[in-house]
Parts: sequence; C-alpha cells; structure tokens
Amino acid sequence: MAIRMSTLFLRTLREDPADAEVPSHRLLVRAGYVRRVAPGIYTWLPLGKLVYENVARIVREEMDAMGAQEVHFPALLPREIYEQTGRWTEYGDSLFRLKDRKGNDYLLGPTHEELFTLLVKGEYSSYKDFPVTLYQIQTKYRDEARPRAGILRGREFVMKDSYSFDLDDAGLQRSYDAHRDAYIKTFQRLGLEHVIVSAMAGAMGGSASEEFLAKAETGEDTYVACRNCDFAANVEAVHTVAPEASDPAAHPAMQVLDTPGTPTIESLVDKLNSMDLGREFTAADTLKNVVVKTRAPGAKDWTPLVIGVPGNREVDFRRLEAGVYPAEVAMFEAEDFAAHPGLKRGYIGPQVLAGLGYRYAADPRVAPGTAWVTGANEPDKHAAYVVAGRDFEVSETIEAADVREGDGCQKCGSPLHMERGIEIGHIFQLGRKFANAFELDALGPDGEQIRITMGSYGIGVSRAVGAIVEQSYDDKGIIWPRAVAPADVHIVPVGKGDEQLIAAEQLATDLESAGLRVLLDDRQLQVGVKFNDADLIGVPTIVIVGKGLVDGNVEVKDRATGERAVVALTDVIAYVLTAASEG
RNA sequence: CGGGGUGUGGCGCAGCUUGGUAGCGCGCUACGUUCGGGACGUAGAGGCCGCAGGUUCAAAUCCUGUCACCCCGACCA
Repeated sequence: MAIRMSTLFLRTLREDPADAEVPSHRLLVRAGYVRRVAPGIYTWLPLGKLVYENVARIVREEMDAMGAQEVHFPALLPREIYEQTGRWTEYGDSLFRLKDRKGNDYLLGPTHEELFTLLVKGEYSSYKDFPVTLYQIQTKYRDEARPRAGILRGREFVMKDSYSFDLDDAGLQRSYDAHRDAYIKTFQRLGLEHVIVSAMAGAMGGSASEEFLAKAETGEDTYVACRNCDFAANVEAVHTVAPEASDPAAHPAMQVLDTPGTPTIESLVDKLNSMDLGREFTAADTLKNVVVKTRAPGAKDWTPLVIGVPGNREVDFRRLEAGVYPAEVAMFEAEDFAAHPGLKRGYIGPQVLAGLGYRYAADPRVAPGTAWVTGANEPDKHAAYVVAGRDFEVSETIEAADVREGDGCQKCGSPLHMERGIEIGHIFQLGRKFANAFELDALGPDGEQIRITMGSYGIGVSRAVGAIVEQSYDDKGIIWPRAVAPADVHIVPVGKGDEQLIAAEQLATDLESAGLRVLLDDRQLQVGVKFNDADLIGVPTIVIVGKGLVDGNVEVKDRATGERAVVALTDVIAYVLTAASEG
C-alpha cells in the first residue's frame, strides 16, 4: 500500500526549530522524521521509523552475511554484573542508574560486553564451539555530559554491537578482519562516505582499534588525512616523520649563554636574535622541555618524566597519554617542582638530566645529530649547540608534539590535512580483559582450559541516520540515498480537478506492483506546499502528475540532480525502475 | 564543571527598560475565491507568560529564590 500523505502522521515545519544547529537535526525535525522528547532523547515519527528500519536492515543483512548471529539483551541490567568488571564505578556519571522497589541497584546498559561474555560462558565450554560471533541491535543509554546535534549524540541511541569469541589471537584477527570488511560493505550500502582511522585502544584495554568516520564538517571528531595517499588517522595515532640521523660532531661545541628574563620561547627567540650570534633563530631551533609525571598501572607513586618537543610545538596531552600508555600521566605541579629542586622550571636542559637521574623522552624530531638551543638548567641561562647524541641522549621517543595542518604524511610525505568526521563505527580487539574478569574458558583437545579472546564492534545505527543527512542535503531539504529512503517514489498530483489524483492513484498502484515503495501526496493543498514538502522530505524520485496528463505525460524529477524529464504515462514504470536501479 | 544565552498557545517570536484588558507570523477549524513552487478574504478555536515566594490597588513586566532548556568549552566514544 502506498503511503498516503492525507492520512500520514506527519507535520512539516516551515521554520527551523530554535534548538537545531546542525543540518541533520534541523532537517530531520522540519521534515517530520523525529521529535525531541528531552535532551538527547528523540521520538521516531513514521517517516523516520522507515528510514531507521532501512538502516537497521542493511546492518543486519551484512552482519548475518558474515556469519554473526543476532540476539537481544535487555537494556535494564542488574548492578552485580557490572561490579565484576569494575564498570559500575568506572563508568561514572555517564551511567544511568536506578533502583527497583526493593532498593536494589540497576542500570540502563551503555554497552553490553559483560552480558555477552556471560552468555557465552553460560552456554559454551568446548573448543569445538568456537569461534562464535553474536550481535544485537539495541537501545543504549549514556547520560552524556552534553547531548547535542539531535540524533547525532543522544542519551538514548540505537547501536549494533557485536562481539567475537576466539580461541587464539589469529582467530581474533580473522574475526576483526571479517568485521572490517562487513563494515565497509555496510557503509557503502548506506551511501556514507567514510574514512577508516586507526585509533588508540585506550581505556578499553585492547590493542588494534579502528574507527569509521563519516566525513562531515559538523563532525565532533578531528582526524588527520593525506589527500595524496589513503592515509588517515586520529591525532593520537599520527607518527612524526623523523629527520635522518646526522653526525653529532659536525656542530660547534656547546655554548652557555646569558639570557636574563627569557622564561618563554618567544622571549628567548627575541633575545637570541638580538645577541649577534651570527645566525637567525626561530622557535623551531629551540628545544622545549616539559615535565610531567607518570605512574605505571597498579603502581602507587608517580615518577617525573621530561619530554622534549621543538619550541614551536605544544605538547598535545592526548598524544602524550597515548604515548605513555598503559601508564597514566599528569601535569607536574608547583609542589612537584618544589620536591625536585634539580629541575629549574623554565630553564631545563636535557644535557644535565641524565646526571640528575631523570628520564628524558623526546619527539622524533630530536634525532641524533640535531642541535638545539635549550635551557642550561639554571635561571636566566640557556645553552646553544646542544646536540642530541653528543651532549645528551634521548632515552625513548614519545610522540607528544601536536600535529598540525601541513605536517608530512608518514606514508608518502605529502602535507597532511585536518578533517572532521562523525564516528559511525568502531572495531577493536578487546583481548582477554572481559574473559579474564568472568573466567571465560573453553576446554581444549588436550584437556587444558583455553582463555577466550574477544573483539568488540559497534555501529551507531540511529547516529548513521543523522550522518547520512549530514552528507546529503541541499537548501531545499534532505536527499536520501535510495537504499535508506522512506520510499522510492514520491507522487505529487497537481491540478484542481480529480483527473490528476485518479491517475496518480493508479500510477501508485502500478509502481507498487512493480516492487517500488510509493509515497503519494493526495492532500488537497497548494502545489507550492506539496513541491516544497517533497523536496524537504527527500525521496529520491519525484513524479509530478499535472497538466501534461491530457497528453498522457507526467514529469519525473530527480531529487539529487534536480533534473526533470517528461515521460509518457505508459513508460513511467520502466523509467522509474531504471532510475531506481541506477540509484 | 566553566563561560554565554533563553523560558510567553503546536512551532517561530514580540511585549519586560517606563507595572494597568496577552500580541504577531506560521500551523489548526469553517465558508468562499485561488491552484505548477509555502495565494487571499471573512469568521473562529487555542495561553495558570517555567515554578515558588515577595513588593503593589494591580505583576509576563519589579525583587528574591528555584527549576529547566539551548549554545561554546571541558568530559566521554
């Protein structure tokens, strides 16, 4: 049955909703796909439900095709299960917690690793049962500090999450690769232009991890991409191209300079250039040494760590965190300096650190044979021609310097660009963290228990709906990719008599018989309203049954290109089928 | 958590400085005209002005408190 707009539960808005900033939010509300209930909580209206179901269907088909099996967990979960992995407390404020009538603690699931692990543990116990991959398409709850952008970042959202269970690392790698392929196919079918960036596994405790980002200016995630080759990565995962090592002996001897009143890089560079040293200095010639403190996992005490970066760069804390992982890192506070009088704040130089017993790590740019102006480790003095590999040693390389537009690509050397995207998928190898927590084992052929290794993989189903709109709209409204559109054809009868409406209804029936999904605007409204609504709603093919009908013609408009063609009524089905198969 | 802003019919907003019958546009109902890009006329329905106190003869408007929401940032993935 064609969807009749005269009875469809739909109200389009002429004006933008006041709270909508990003295009997908604005258009999905205006075109009557979603309505806000509370911050980050949305209702799907009939048209929105159709699109959402199309997205979910495609995700489901690709998961099934790769051999994953669908299950469905409750969203309401008891506290105990999350206590075992420590996540009842680890999740902090973003966990929705509630109590039942007896006062017992419950939560609304933000993700379901625990449940899947327990489910497999409860059912399977032999190596013969593995590998297995399970998934669900389910509503998740996260009490986000700041929900925003409509359905792009909600507190209630729908996610496809899947989990692979393997006997060994090679199996995990196969499961991971299978998901990666399935995700690429899924996002292609959804019409989402995306990049795959390598990400740091971070707190989830895994190793390999990649994010699928839909390209969008409004995206919350910044990533670095090369336009010459296919390199793309999160900022934390970008590697700096190190200069070639050169001969440390090629530089003049180290020279200590009086540089009063130069606690900042800028003041130091000005001072150097006024000292008549026979050359010009820039911030990039100086070596900035930042003190932080790190703590190994499980350790009680913090240890100082000095990080060297070129003076024209800032320390990017996220890159630093990734660089020292799994250790924690924190800023070195005034009281820490007080406890370490050997470190002269603002005038630290690596040439003395080894003697004082401090660890020194540096950016790859501080390669052997590079000469720097840096602190002399006493107030108001700096040292020039301080050469790596001669005057000091870099004990380890840590990528802490910020990444900038124009930095060299690690793969091909071309300038890198900063781009923005929306995270629509995330795959990573969890390893044995959850299997350890719940002692998930399989009995092997030799009678030994094998600890299972897991992967975890997510697709933001509701978010994908928003991401698709972010990539496909114009000033008139949404332009749906056909695969997810609420209908294939939007028929707009135009004319004051009944002839056009009768012909449109017949056409709707015929198109449906041909297997097409039809939205029929049988409302008694002005043409302008109907045309504008059709553009706003965004069905890919619009058929106008109007004044050409007397000659047996209708007009077929392509929503994406705006092209219109006059087509004989007898040829419409073939014409639209062709358009649909091409779209 | 920090900064900025807003709460007035379903939606978008004005009114508040200088207290005195609650207004406009869209949408909605009825009738008529109009009808290939949000047209018009006439007549209507719909609002404890976020909430609670206070000042006053009188509060959407002034004062105090409180709640909620939006945007930017921090946080999160």
